[in-house]
Amino acid sequence: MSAIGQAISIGELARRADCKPETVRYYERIGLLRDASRTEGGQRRYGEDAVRRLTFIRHARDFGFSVEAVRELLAMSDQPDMPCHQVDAIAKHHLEKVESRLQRLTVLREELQRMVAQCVGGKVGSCRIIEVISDHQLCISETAHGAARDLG
Amino acid sequence: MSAIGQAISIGELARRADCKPETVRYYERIGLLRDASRTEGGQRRYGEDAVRRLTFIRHARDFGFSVEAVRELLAMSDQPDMPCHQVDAIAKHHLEKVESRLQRLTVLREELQRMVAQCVGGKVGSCRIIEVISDHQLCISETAHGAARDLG
DNA sequence: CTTGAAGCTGTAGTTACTACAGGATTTACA
DNA sequence: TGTAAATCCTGTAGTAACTACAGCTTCAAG
Repeated sequence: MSAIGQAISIGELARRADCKPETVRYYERIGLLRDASRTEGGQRRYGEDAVRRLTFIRHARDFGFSVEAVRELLAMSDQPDMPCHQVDAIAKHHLEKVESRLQRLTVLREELQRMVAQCVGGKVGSCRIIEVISDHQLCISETAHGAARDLG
Repeated sequence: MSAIGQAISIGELARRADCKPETVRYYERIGLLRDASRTEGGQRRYGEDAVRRLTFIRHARDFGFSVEAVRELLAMSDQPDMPCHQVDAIAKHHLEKVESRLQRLTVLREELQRMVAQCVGGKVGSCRIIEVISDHQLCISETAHGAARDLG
């Protein structure tokens, strides 16, 4: 609660949350982090609360939450008396996306494994890899479609 | 082989390869598709070869190959007499990326499942989801780190 | 021959950062 | 106290792979 100890520079903050100063400034610009207090010379100084907040952001991003989702999560965690079904809903929605992504990636892996296995090192003209990409009919499953996209 | 029948409009081409006209123009701009022939009025007209090429591109993208990888694959498939170990190398490299991505996504899914299971619908203040995101120590595995990033 | 759909170019927006350039400040050490 | 290296500042532009206009032209059907 005390306001002393705003002694952390942007570089140190970034190091502690495993990101770069540019990223910190970016988060400030888009409003995920509050404007930091400044030294007389104009450099940012932070406290432990900023470390926690930034760490939260970075972890949420690691989990694959979009910045907008993180913004919602932050807004909610700033109000601890709120019922948490919204948090739950965001996590569930995210889980669903992860699951479908997993499913499609699994098919993709099989397809690639098959491609690589069938390529016996001849000429491109008879290359199974090119062939499979050219003609999706040769795929194991239609599910492979869109495997690596929409990763919001 | 014949050059007759350049009767496909950009909209039709896009529809046939399951993308949008904007995407076709984009691929032309970045050189994945050759410049199309034009009507007197300046509209693009395509033949079946363009359908095949665009379909190839879209499938390769679906498989998660980057545009630059697609460019290489196209260059190779344009030279059928080339030995195909380069194609093989690209596919293998891609397979490796897909596999590590899968591994990390699997961990992420477990983490999210655990989060959702532990959220019993109380107040945000005691929400396990927020807690887990805040404190990565609570994670099952360190591997969860970076789960949804670097999907080039 | 008109009308509505589709096409054209060029530019700007998207996401989540990252990378400068060109200068100011801080800090460590002599 | 002086100075030099490290760090910081702002602002802008770049990245990937499209997507979305605005404002205008062309095409195709009836």
